Amino acid sequence: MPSLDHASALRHAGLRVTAPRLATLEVVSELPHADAESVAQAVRDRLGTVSRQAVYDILNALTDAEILRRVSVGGRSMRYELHRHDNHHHLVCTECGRLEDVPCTVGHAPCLTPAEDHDFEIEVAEVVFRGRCSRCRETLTATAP
Amino acid sequence: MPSLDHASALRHAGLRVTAPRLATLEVVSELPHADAESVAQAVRDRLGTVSRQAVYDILNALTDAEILRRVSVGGRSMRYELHRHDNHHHLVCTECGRLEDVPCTVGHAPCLTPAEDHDFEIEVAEVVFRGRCSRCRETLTATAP
DNA sequence: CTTTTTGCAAATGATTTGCATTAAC
DNA sequence: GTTAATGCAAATCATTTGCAAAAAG
Repeated sequence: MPSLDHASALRHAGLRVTAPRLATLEVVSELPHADAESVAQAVRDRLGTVSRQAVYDILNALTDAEILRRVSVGGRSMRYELHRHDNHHHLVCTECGRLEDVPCTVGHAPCLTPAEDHDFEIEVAEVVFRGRCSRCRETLTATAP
Repeated sequence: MPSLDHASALRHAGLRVTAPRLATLEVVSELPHADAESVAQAVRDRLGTVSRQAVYDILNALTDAEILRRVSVGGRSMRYELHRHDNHHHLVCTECGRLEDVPCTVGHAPCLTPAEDHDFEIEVAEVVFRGRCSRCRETLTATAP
């Protein structure tokens, strides 16, 4: 019963427990890296009518509460995933847009200490690796030899 | 005379040398990390009327030619900088949006070798450090002690 | 002169805003 | 009963598209 965990996460953050929020959390758990519109669709599949704006509001509220994490992979739309505090990064396929998680770079978060910090108080480091996934490499070599 | 260098960069890439393109290159040199609309404004300041679409087209063409680099720092709009082949990264202020360059993380590009590559053929690693710049830290402690 | 660039206008897609209604607490 | 969440409609912002006119080579 994942909804119980989700409900308590919401309550713990001082947020009200509503069906659209629980559904959003379930959807994001099951489809990590979905964009807002995909989340909205999947939420509607479960609950019937849920407005796009409600979903945006939910995603924002949950992101602010650090229940979700917004990840910007370069495309126009933001993607969402559960906020685990594991400082993982992302691998993005430059052809098909496939997005996968990678554990933090070299074990002990070296990405958190840049050579120069320009007097910034650094909170997080986000790393995006771009390349071509195996599937796209195969398709390309198969169709254009 | 920076326009001479820009002109040859364009020619070298097989692109025609036009006033809007030269102006765009000058603008991006002087205002690194500007977004498309800021570039368009600055180009218009130099040349008079230049359409927004022309600027988008120029930015795309120059990015494809690897004369410019598009950097996605998480906001809605893309930023542009001259494409130097130095694999540097970015520091973004979470409050004011200030954006600065940082030389590649720990010297020898460790960011190019993730712990797991999920069978991706990795081409680049982009690192975005988020935090608060000194200016914002000062303002905050001064106004909200 | 041929092809690439630019201007113009309008479309698209993601996200936000404002306000009335509804549901959680 | 209050206050926070949602629905609805319309706005905004970044970016793209399609086609005709202008300019570069």
